[in-house]
Amino acid sequence: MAEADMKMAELSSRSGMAVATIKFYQRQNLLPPGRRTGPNQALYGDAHLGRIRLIVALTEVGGLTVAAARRVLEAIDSELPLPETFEIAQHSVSEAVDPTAVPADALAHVDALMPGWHVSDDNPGRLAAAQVFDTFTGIGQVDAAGWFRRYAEAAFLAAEADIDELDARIERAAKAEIVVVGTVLGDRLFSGLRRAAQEHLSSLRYPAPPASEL
Amino acid sequence: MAEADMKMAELSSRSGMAVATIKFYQRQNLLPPGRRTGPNQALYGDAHLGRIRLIVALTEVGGLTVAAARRVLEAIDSELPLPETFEIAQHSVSEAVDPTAVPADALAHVDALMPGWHVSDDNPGRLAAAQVFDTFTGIGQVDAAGWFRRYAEAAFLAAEADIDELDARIERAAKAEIVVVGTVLGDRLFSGLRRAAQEHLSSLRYPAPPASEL
DNA sequence: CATATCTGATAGCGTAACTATCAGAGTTGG
DNA sequence: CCAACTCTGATAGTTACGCTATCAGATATG
Repeated sequence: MAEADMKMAELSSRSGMAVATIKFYQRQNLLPPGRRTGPNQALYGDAHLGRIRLIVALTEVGGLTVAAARRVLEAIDSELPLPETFEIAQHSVSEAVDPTAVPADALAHVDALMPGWHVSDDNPGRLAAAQVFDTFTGIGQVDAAGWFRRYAEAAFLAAEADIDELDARIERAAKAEIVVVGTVLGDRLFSGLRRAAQEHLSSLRYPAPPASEL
Repeated sequence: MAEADMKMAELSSRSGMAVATIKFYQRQNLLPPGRRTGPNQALYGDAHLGRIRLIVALTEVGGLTVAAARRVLEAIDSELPLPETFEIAQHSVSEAVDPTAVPADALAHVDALMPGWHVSDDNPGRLAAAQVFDTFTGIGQVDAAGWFRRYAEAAFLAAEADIDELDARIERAAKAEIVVVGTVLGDRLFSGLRRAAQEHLSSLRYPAPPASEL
């Protein structure tokens, strides 16, 4: 396993990605070129293998587009301060919400859910939450203020966990990677766990052994 | 506003969607046809307008594909019991995880996060969470058990809020709609609020007035 | 009655993410 | 040494998706 040089065929079989796909990632600047040993020969190392796994995590598990993955990987590689890396990761996990398309009252309602929070006006999450609020009320689900508030509490807990995990890393590279991976995969982790909890709780309240109507 | 019959042009301008797009939704069976008044004339009502808004909520805000939106809308329209509607909504919010691609030990770790929860083996959320766990450890972030546990707690809180909101509705149609909308938009709401909380908490711990390195 | 608008049907477009093919150079087992 | 295999970058093609443009004919309107 350790420090194995390999050629493209082995990199492909070990990563599970097709040769053509790996070359595509190279063209897209997601993956650095191999170490050249001739005009048309190159060797790859464990770093390439790990990088491909990271790309797969971001794209297939995290649902990022290739373009978003490139931005995020560039942020990891860079020497940017962590807050900037955080911001890039945040902006990449879902396309930006047009700020002018979000009504002010929706923003006000969302801001009321975050008392004392220090959040900038153009935080993409704030805008996205306000968009959801607006959509929700526009569909006619008007009396869900409690639902929003409880989501804000859950989100605060998760964000605390994120930051604690960040504090546990020492090196910048490790911090940057956990920022990115945690931001991208955290959404999916939460949504999976929420669905499991939904099944658990709904089975408690709606036992339904035969075909019931509730 | 109330009970207005309208033709396609007005339906288009009031919903903000292009005529061709609305017709596309009709062809895709997301939207029922209008009330015919002649061989090539039809009228639409407020129900159509609301339906278009729901489609937009599911696709643009919730990120569902047209095919997934169709399944979800069919579930709302049907007289299926609520648990089935829940299941369809859950399966539609992100494509299924191949159960054979998730290692048993990742499933075991995830199950340990949900002690006493009554969750079926093929719950898509359980599989997705296990996939995230596997990806996370595969990338080398091995000591994040606390992070996962705290996410499970946050997810439980959110799911409780979901179920309470469900209980607050009386009619099946209202329950079905909140199940679907809550499942689809809940993910996005949480992720937005989490990003806002991340900014708040990271600004507390990493004040960084000049360009710092942490 | 001239112009505008409606209808369903069909075909086309733009983006994204691969995937297939190619020609030429390098590697390898007998 | 050589035939078979594999590597390289470059380019073109494919598939899926979500619209979008166009058309011909019927209907509505001032």
